Amino acid sequence: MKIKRKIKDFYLRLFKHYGQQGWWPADSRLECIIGAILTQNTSWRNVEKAIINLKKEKLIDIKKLNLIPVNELSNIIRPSGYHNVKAKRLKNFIKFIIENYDAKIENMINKETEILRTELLSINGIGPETADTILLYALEKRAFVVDKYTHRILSRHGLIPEKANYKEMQELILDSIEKNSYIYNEFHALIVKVGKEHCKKSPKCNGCPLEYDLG
DNA sequence: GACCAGGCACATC
DNA sequence: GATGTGCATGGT
Repeated sequence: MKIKRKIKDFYLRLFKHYGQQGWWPADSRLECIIGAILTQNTSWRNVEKAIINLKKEKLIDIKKLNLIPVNELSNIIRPSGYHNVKAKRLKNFIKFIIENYDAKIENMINKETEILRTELLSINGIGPETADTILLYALEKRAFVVDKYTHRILSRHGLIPEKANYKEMQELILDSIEKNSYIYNEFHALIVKVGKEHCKKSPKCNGCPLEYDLG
């Protein structure tokens, strides 16, 4: 099977096996963006604890996040790990949205995706994956999110070189599936789902809904 | 106790 | 431009 056909087949298999994922798990665009930053190199379980803390303090709020001292914020998000750097990163985003979009995330929506992406990448602490996560899941733009699991699945199945970079993987997937934000949304979520079960550092491929046994 | 988790920036060569 | 390192908590 050709590479692109195989990738499309992965999506179909995953969807059939796991069903619709319905991401992102958040009550608002801001909560989604906060989650996107907090989950950098961190298990979602730990992120949830930090978000619960933020909700208790009623801090899912741009103005309040702007006012709270960074060391207090850091303490509240402690369970998410890297809390000192992540508190700064949250503050950096808040400063950006206040200065450029009148403190309203909705004001970003009408702008072109590529321009938004460049703007997001200019914020210290927002890299390619976090930028695409914000575009896709918070702003409902057409952007595909590549992560560690995407790399493992593609490289272990021999669909991309071991040292492929973010953009190479993203373009391969964009060329392989329908250009449709619903599919981008579901495919990434499904990759994380199967990744958590089967694509750890040492793969346990038994029962993996993708077709190959790599053991 | 070791290993790992839905990255990113920065230093150094 | 590639490669290495710090950042940190909590689950298995």
